[in-house]
Amino acid sequence: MGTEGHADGTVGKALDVLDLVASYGRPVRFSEVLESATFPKATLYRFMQTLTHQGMLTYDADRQTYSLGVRLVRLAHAAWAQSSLAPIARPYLDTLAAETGETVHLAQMDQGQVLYVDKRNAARPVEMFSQAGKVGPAYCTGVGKAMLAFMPPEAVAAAVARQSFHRFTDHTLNSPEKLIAELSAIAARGHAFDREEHEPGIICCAVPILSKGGKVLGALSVTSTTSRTDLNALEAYGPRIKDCAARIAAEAETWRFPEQN
Amino acid sequence: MGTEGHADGTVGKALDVLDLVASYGRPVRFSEVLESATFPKATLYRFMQTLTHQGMLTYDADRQTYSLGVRLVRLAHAAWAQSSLAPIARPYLDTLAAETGETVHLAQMDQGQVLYVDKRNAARPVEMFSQAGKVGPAYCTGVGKAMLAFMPPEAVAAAVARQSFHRFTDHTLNSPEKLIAELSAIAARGHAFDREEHEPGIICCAVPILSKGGKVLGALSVTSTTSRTDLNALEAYGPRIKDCAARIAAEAETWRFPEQN
DNA sequence: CCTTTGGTTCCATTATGTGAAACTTAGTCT
DNA sequence: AGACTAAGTTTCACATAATGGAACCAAAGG
Repeated sequence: MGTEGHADGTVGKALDVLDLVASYGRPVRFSEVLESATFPKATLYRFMQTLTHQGMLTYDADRQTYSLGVRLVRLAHAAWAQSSLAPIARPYLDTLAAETGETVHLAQMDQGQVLYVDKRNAARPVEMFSQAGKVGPAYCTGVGKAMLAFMPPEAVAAAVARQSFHRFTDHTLNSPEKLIAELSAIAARGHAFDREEHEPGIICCAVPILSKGGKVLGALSVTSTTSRTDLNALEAYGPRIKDCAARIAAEAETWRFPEQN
Repeated sequence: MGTEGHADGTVGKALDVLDLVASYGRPVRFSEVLESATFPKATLYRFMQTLTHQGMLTYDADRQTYSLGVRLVRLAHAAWAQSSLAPIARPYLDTLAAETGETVHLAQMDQGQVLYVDKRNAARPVEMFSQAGKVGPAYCTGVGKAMLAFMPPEAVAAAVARQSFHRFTDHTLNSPEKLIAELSAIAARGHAFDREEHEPGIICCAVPILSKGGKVLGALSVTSTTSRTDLNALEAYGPRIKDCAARIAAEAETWRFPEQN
């Protein structure tokens, strides 16, 4: 999660600072940020002043720490409601979770990473920001591979270049070559598996959500554990998941003016 | 929701553009944004390019529309997890909701508005971004008044100046004077009521969450309907809510390094 | 009282953002 | 077709706004 290169323009740099603060996962001192930032002191200081003034950061005067501001939460609410598939997909996730009795994920691709946008869990029903908004690696998750398999070559290349290929388990695809090979199999088959590639004992079957024009909008997955079921059983859900994905895509296609509240 | 004046610096302007896009609540055309923006065409265009490139906006080439980008969702996840009271308050909300059987809200103040950060609803358990992240008026909600009553005078003045004082119901406090009067009563009493001031039939009892230094961190409320209960019954929960608020504040005080996941 | 560490302000230099206007589509009407 | 219009994109001389080294200030700590 360290950050990367191409900061274009002043706003780009300012947003990098936001990411930086976010990466700590806790309130941070100015000097801490300074260490991991590439900006000189005065410049960083000014950015953080501005961001604080704008409500993108919060400054705790007592502790002298900065955290991400609440304005982000407000904007994210709007983002979730308007830009993502989530509002459309909601009822489909509900039924899919109910029918399968398994955990269901809705994800989108963000900068080469998988971003979980919504989730249904039969066991523990209530999950909020603590779940939605999470990111995960693309190369070793079902949803990640499902999306990659249907993306245009140059986008795949860009995404692959961003993967760490860290070997989480014995089954992790730990090289671009292995991943690419798997992607074509997925493209042919229409759905992807996670064969305990990210966490031992966790398996899933994932399907991309494709627009009419073939563009990848997101992905849908049903997750379970090896102790409860196996890949064959999950694959049996495949058609059901694909159906959901198709319906969501169809609705997204005609979508224009979401209800206000 | 229109936006206000003082945009400082380039990043401030860029963020205004974000707000602008957010305010539509749906994907927007470039020309639409142009109309309601104060920037000249070329400038706005460049901003939207940059923001899109940065993942703060998403551009749908087919429809030629912009929406808020997923990067916001990721940042908000971090914001929620690190900066707000939410992670700490979670278990307390759970028990409070279970004990009372009513809806429980956790809110913070953001630019003179109430921002709901978390929620528990006995009846309909699953609510995600669609609820958390919502904003509401401060002058006619229990949590809003509870926070205002304990804020320093100049902050109150600034917040009051931002209130619309729209008369939602017959009980709405529709002037600064009435509000100010109510605030001192609340400060003396230690908790605030919503007497159907925002929505008919909806009542609540709210309590501020105060740091050791007396700073307002947020507010906690128990909400119900006139058909099910009344203010006296809600007030009986008062001590219970205050206890929760105190515990949350105490934990927030010592809080430094939240667990990673 | 002197030193160190962390935070804030100055200000000459220059890079960056600015925006009117020109240009390039992509529709629409006759 | 061709002529018109509206929406989106690029250009470029200009001025504003960001830059960052260095000086400054305030608290801790010795």
